[in-house]
Amino acid sequence: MATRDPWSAFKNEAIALTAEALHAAYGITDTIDHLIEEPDPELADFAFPCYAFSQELGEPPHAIAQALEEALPPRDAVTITAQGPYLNFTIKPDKLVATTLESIREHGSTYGHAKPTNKNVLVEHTSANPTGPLHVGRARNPLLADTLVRILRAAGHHVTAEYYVNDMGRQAATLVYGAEEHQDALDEDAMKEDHRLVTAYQKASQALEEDESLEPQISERLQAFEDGDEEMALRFREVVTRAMTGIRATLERANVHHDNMKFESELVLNGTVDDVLERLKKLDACHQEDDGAWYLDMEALGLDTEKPQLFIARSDGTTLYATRDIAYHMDKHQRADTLIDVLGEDHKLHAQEVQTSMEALGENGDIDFVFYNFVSLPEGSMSTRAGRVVYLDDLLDESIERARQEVTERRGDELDEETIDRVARQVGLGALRFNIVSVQAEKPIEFRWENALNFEGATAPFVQYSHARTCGILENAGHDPGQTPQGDASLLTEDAEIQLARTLARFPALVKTWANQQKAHPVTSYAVKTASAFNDFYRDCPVLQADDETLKTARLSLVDAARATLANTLDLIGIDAPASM
RNA sequence: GCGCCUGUAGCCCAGUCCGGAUAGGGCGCUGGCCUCCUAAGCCAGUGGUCGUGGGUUCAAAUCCCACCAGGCGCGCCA
Repeated sequence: MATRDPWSAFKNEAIALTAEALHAAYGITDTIDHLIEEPDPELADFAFPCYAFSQELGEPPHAIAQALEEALPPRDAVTITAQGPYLNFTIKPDKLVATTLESIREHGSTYGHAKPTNKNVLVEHTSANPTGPLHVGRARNPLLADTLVRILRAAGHHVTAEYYVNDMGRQAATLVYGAEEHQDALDEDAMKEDHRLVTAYQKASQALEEDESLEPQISERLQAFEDGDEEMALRFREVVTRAMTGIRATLERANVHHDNMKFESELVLNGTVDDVLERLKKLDACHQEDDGAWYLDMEALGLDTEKPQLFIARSDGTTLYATRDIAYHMDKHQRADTLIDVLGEDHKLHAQEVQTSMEALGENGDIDFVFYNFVSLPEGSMSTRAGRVVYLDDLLDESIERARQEVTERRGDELDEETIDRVARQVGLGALRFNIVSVQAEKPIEFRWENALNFEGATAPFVQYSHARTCGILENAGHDPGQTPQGDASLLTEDAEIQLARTLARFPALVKTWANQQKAHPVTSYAVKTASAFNDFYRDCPVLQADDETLKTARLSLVDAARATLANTLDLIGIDAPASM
């Protein structure tokens, strides 16, 4: 049984050797795991900087490094050398290549995936109000989160991706009011329900803003719904479901999947929210206004805030987002070990309030948040009302269209219509997803078509193209992917071959790191590095025209390993790995 | 005003959590590479006061403080 994680196996060896040397040379038994670095591959694979013990031992770091080197007898798997103040470990190329190829050969499409952990993770993401189509400002949420979900699954966790459907707040009521009373404003030309409804929603919002006497249209609907009026519940459900059908279709196009749709109203109608509300009211920090509205004193609960009053019930008795969200998170805690919420940074305060309130109730307030900044347009932040908005549907259309032009230009005379269509979809969506996830969540993104739909340089098409090259070589050699004969790894001694194997070897360890950090963006950097390493190999090492058959077979093994790793990496980003493009 | 986030070459972005060996890519620009496994590729060159100023440290893009600039939040909205 080959290791699933070649890199960690070698790293553990470097850690053990360093500990052994410290003990042998100085009698030090400290844990030094966290001190082991992974420097520039030109220098070494692992390094132990000796500054840390310099003062304690009264010796200069380079002398310590020297002493540590001398304390260790030569090893089979790694070369150990003192270089200045560092004790460096370099995996012997033959071991590195052989171990890595064996691991990938054995695990194939699950290379990079860890053993199941039995940990249940619930990732709530997107959860956009069903008042209209997803726009690009918010599209960062599903794209980022779907990659995070894929990474967490690869790390062995059992993950549920959930969409929390706001079907009963003020905005939902406004949507229902719009759909029922402003039917003339429905966009009858629109192809999808979310696009049809949004115009009526906008009209309704505008009408409510201009005419205060319309307010009962909203409050009566909300009250009836919360009071358990079944006819009203059906009216809400019908409209919200229509909008959600459109939103879900968009997400599916973007290759984003939710395992569960949780309707907010469910927890209200089955009494859960009421129970929570009653418990909150019993808190010492809970007070009632003269008109009947209830609020929590957040300062009294220990939150240092400029907004001490967190309202949990309106004067008419209906509940608020915060109240329902507290109930929802309690519900989620019963269903999973770890909760992750992917939210826009505008929800930061709300998140704190929910956690503080849950803890005030003596409930588990552990929630991991991934906050992302917004995608804005050069002319400002997106606003549906101001018409300053790019819908995700339009962005998807445009990206596929531009990709189609690109494929046609490059290979129009070689490929048939069907293939061009396939590649356009793979490349268009790939470029888009890759571009959005490649940036750290907390950084703002200014949306520009030319960046989002770039097909050259550090982009998805670059990675996809490298993958297609691997497939092309295998096909020309007459092998199906994953079916190359085992080659003699010891023949792979060129720099480009070793560097490629080294890059492939890191993948499983990196997946674990990304999952632990709950970060999605580093996977794109890795994808580019891996593709580059393959391209260097492609440039320097002919495969089909290799000097002899045994070398050719060995190289084919490496090509197949690169193929599998590139495909698995792209899969984490939710991008297709085309066999040709 | 208070709180949180961001500030790395003309442009976009890694690296920052856990301080260490010359700050990495990409785009752009200049020049070169298709009788050779897909040129969405490759090679060479160009370009950086890591927002500013202090501090901690043997060592700071990374930690601390102040300031500047941009974003977000401070609803009986979600």
